[in-house]
Amino acid sequence: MAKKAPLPDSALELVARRFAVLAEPMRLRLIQALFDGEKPVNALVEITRGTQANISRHLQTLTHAHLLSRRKEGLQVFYAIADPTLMPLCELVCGSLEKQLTKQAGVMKR
Amino acid sequence: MAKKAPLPDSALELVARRFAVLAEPMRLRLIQALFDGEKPVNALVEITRGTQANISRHLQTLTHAHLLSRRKEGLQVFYAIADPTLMPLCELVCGSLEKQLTKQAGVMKR
DNA sequence: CAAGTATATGAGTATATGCTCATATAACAA
DNA sequence: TTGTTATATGAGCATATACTCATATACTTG
Repeated sequence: MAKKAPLPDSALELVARRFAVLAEPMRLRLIQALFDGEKPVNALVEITRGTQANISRHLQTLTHAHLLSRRKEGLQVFYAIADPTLMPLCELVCGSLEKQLTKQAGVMKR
Repeated sequence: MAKKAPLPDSALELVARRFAVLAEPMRLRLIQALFDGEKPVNALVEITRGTQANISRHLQTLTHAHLLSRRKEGLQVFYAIADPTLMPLCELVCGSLEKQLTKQAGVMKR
């Protein structure tokens, strides 16, 4: 059994870029809203209480990263989750953070 | 069955922060090197071909995020993976990216 | 104690990116 | 065509952070 070869720098940059796209609270809010199903921009603006311009930019970022899909219907544009790993990814991180916070809370007891 | 309540902003900021910590190629290199087992700083400097100062800062960032553990032994400081979700997290992202690239490659064929 | 080695950190710079405001584009309606 | 609505985008500003150089700290040895 050989050791696994390290990923080349170009691959690491792609991975880093993926993480960077997910590293904004507002984008996480959008993703979370879309876990609930496809929604038009105006609904997302309302749910996240962001400005239309800002939401539009974030949606573009997520779409370019192939995390969301985009569908035009008349005047509206509907976005939806396009990457099936988003949900497990978020759950993994949330689980890790919960465990950390639980452990830290334990320090205060006894 | 009620819909899941959205995470509060404070939680989303924690999640975003976690992703941000992982959004640097150099930090990913360090993590990858440590998947191989605990290592001292000088070994990590050599493996990643970074400067000592920069590596030290990145290790600090990862440790403060509770992703790495730190152990002093004489003059050396050994770092190791402390968060068991790191490996599956990276595998999830790599898998997603591979699938995306494969799909894009398919566009060129036929 | 002084000297040497491994690691950490203060200061400064450069770059990236999130945000806002204003405006542009696109699709539809009258 | 003109007007209206939904979304996208150009420009500019403010902030965060990755990097380097120099230096400080911590530990060991003589």
